[in-house]
Amino acid sequence: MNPPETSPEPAAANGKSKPRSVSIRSVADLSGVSIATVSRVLNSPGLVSPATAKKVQAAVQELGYRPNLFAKSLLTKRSRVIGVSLPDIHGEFYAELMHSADRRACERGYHLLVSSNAHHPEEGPGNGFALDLVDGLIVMLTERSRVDLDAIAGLRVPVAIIGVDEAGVPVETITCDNAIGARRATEHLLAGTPPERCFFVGAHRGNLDSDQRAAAFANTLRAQGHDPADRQLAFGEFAFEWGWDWAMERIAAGELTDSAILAANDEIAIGIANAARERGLDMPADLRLVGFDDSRICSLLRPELSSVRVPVPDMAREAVDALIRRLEEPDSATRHARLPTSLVIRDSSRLPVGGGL
Amino acid sequence: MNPPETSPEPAAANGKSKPRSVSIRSVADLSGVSIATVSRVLNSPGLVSPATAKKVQAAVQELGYRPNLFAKSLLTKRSRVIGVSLPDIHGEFYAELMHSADRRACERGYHLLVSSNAHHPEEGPGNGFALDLVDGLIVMLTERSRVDLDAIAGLRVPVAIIGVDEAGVPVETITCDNAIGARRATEHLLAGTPPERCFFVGAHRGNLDSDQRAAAFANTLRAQGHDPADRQLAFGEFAFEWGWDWAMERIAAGELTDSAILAANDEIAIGIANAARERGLDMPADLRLVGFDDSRICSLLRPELSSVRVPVPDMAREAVDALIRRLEEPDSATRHARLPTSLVIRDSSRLPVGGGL
DNA sequence: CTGAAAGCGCTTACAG
DNA sequence: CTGAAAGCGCTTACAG
Repeated sequence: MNPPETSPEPAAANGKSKPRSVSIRSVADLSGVSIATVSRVLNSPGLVSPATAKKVQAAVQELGYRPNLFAKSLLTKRSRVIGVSLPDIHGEFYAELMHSADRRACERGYHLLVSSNAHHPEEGPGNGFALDLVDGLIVMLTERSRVDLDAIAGLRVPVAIIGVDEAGVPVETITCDNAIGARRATEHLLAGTPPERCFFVGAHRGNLDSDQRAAAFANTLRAQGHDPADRQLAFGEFAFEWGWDWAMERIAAGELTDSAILAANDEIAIGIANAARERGLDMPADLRLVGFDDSRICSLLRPELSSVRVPVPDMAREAVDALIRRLEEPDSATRHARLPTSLVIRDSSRLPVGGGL
Repeated sequence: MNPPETSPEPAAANGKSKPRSVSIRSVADLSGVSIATVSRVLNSPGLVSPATAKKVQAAVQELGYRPNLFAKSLLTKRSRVIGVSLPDIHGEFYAELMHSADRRACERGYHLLVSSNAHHPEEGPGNGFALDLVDGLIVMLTERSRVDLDAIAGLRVPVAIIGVDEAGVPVETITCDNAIGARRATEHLLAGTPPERCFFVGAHRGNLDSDQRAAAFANTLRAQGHDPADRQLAFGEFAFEWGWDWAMERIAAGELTDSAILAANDEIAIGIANAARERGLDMPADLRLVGFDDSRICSLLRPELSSVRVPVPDMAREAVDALIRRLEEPDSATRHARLPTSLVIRDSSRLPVGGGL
């Protein structure tokens, strides 16, 4: 006779013999109005008399009622869930992006569904599942690939793309200014090192960020009257090992003394730095080095690593806002945000005070 | 007359004048059966004659039909969405955990909803939203707090907890074996350093991981007949700066020469390492150091940092499996998984070959 | 093996 | 300002 469980919170299953699923019906009964009125109190309070509203709200409180989202979404065709599809990106990158997107989505009353394979419907049984649940999609792209863009165009939901901003992409895009960041870094290197001893160490060709950074590096050298030789730009991958291998080879060839290097990301830069240390080259005296991303690790290294800051949290925030704008104001103009990067100079590339030594 | 858009894929909006929302009705009409039969073909193929099934499947293909998940979930009360609630954890940690959980969820046909504030309903308008959408929750806890556990108990959905495994928690738990990892690390330090010159540098008291690691450190010293002095265990936070400050102070006091230190995580260890370098202490000759987590950065540092590996991806995977088990076999026994840690010895703590120097 | 029907829990014109 | 009714797109007994 005595139910064994005693529920501490007033909201939940107090008294009633059916402990779960308090529905709009229960609220309507308890407050003596129709379910339509309950719905109005919750969704369009302006349409209801204050007295009625009060009664209903009391009932909602007492029962701990919360509307069934599936029923609601079935009617409204809106779930307030945003899908996020990310490529295999570096840990810190991923975390910063998700954290910031999550915070923003929460602020705006949305939730984030992670779906690394949303636009690869062939993978796994999850299979496009997300697409039916989601109001829109944030997709991060890192490769120059029409395939991805076409797949996205084929989707039936609004999309915001992080990482690509090419002509003819009629969706919201959020990018960072790789060109300016790489130019500033290159100018900084050129301020203390002759152009023919400057190098760029990139990821594989086809990676959008790496390619843009490489192009800006080359252009900045050209702007100073130096047409970079092939050997001054190298392409591998976003990996410690690649930076290490490249540097070891060049050091063996005697090419890195009094040189300056821009790496396409911090991890490549760390590979280069460790190889240099291993071979007895001093930073910044013998070799000046700048990474890219300005990840947390930069200031933990010795010497601290100069880097170009990429505003990942801002980009994630912008992406959420852009997508929500598209959802809530479908007729607004499509925007293309390009967020600023900035050079952070630390010991690995610092010039001696007072100019030449 | 000619619709302007030409859709390349056969599935989508080909021909029909209403381009969106092909419903079960459309499929039923096209294949000449009832919607009930369409539903059966999709959900219980065994109940339908092969011939009928073939017709229906063809129609599904042709129309590119996908069931409306909201309608479906309204009936079945299942969304195949798992909520993930994480505290503010370190970047790499977060990324590894989410990546692994995402992969596993996808394999099993589930999706992940990130909701950093799922059990903090007071924060933001997103407000418990997730709870209505989600079949169950994976919650990671890092603090010793009844509040969190009670809040979780108050939830009406199945839960798997990462990080806590205390008596009386009647839910699935997934932890790692902090005690064994810390013991192995301490034994490794004791093998070359007298117990009174061994230190543990932890996070704040109350952090579950840090406290467990501290306790194991102290116990291991005791097991060798040395009762650790207060000064041998310090508590601050999981931060580079804390490690740096602690080390600077102790070095100034002359306490860290020929010492051995277990840090509660890698970041604290890096702070200690940098301070040691700054003050001219050599690792491992003057000071031997072991971190905790074995994050990626350990092998990028010079000297490489010894660390205790925490199997984060495995834990995430286990959590997903545990939760799904709870969802799909509600009567199965509640399990408490404790995953093994392991000591990874690198240069920062290595003993000279052949024993004593 | 298949269909007609009820109903999941809500929202929203439509009348009052 | 409020209620009765239709219906969102599906699943599942219930009869055949």
